[in-house]
Amino acid sequence: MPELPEVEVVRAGLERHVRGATIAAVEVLHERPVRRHPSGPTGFAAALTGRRIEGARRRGKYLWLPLDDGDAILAHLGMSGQMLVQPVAAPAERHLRVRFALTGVGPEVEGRELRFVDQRMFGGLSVSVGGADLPSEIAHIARDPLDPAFDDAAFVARLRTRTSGVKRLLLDQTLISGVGNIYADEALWRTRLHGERPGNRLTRAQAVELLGHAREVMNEALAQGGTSFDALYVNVNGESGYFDRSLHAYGRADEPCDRCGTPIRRVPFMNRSSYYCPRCQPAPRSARPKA
DNA sequence: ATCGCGACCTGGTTGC
DNA sequence: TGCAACCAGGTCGCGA
Repeated sequence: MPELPEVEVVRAGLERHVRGATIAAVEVLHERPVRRHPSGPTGFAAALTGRRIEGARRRGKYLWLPLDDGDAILAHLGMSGQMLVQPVAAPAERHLRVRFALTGVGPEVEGRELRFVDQRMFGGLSVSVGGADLPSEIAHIARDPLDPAFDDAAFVARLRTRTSGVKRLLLDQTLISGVGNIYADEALWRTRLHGERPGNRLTRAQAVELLGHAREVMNEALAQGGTSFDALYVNVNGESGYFDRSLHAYGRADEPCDRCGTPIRRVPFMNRSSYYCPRCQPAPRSARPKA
């Protein structure tokens, strides 16, 4: 599943391969991915045909392509979305949803098209009116920790006013964007914090350390993922290569903790799972079953 | 303002 | 063997 580092790799690939290209035609093969676009597939295609793509930007896991008229294509990859730059003649992918015919000069564009492929269709595309600089649809989303303008002190202060468990807060896009289930668990493991510890029970030092670890984990993943996808075939295939090697908690139920050897525990969390070391990351009193 | 939960999706895997 | 249940999980919208 694409997390922030993978989305950044996709953004960089799009910047390189479709910047400057003009959209000659749009074909929507499944209407669900454009469900957020008010005028549907027809309006989506009409709004984009003839527009030139000026670049590729990102906030958290959202991507957008600024256009020459001040609008933007806003995209989210969801859990299984891919943006592919493919030869026009390449056979359609099994889950091809939207196809953008491109025209332009240079080998990056010639004979190629942009494809949105998404198996589970949690992802989506829409046209953001006037959204070239920052789509209004995502203006409420906080900056992500890899953004140079991310305000560390403000994040720490807000985190420490909240009563929710700190894992839930890490996933709150209005506080910090780009952190998903995997990196939340990894950042908590590194900080030796249990995800159910309330935000307002963290010391300032703990909150600062947690943010630092979240940033660190994502930077490490970006460093590894960035080398393996440097191809014309802009790809995120669900496997960043980082997952298998460097995870200490996520997906490691019953395996020994890399620090203390205690089996990693898996518990249900918001219709998914949390993984943590019960010894390094003891549950707060409030989360322990009453005797 | 904040909190917490269910719905949305598909396909691979697990369990009976 | 067949089929149902489960699992992955980011975001949105809802009621409290």
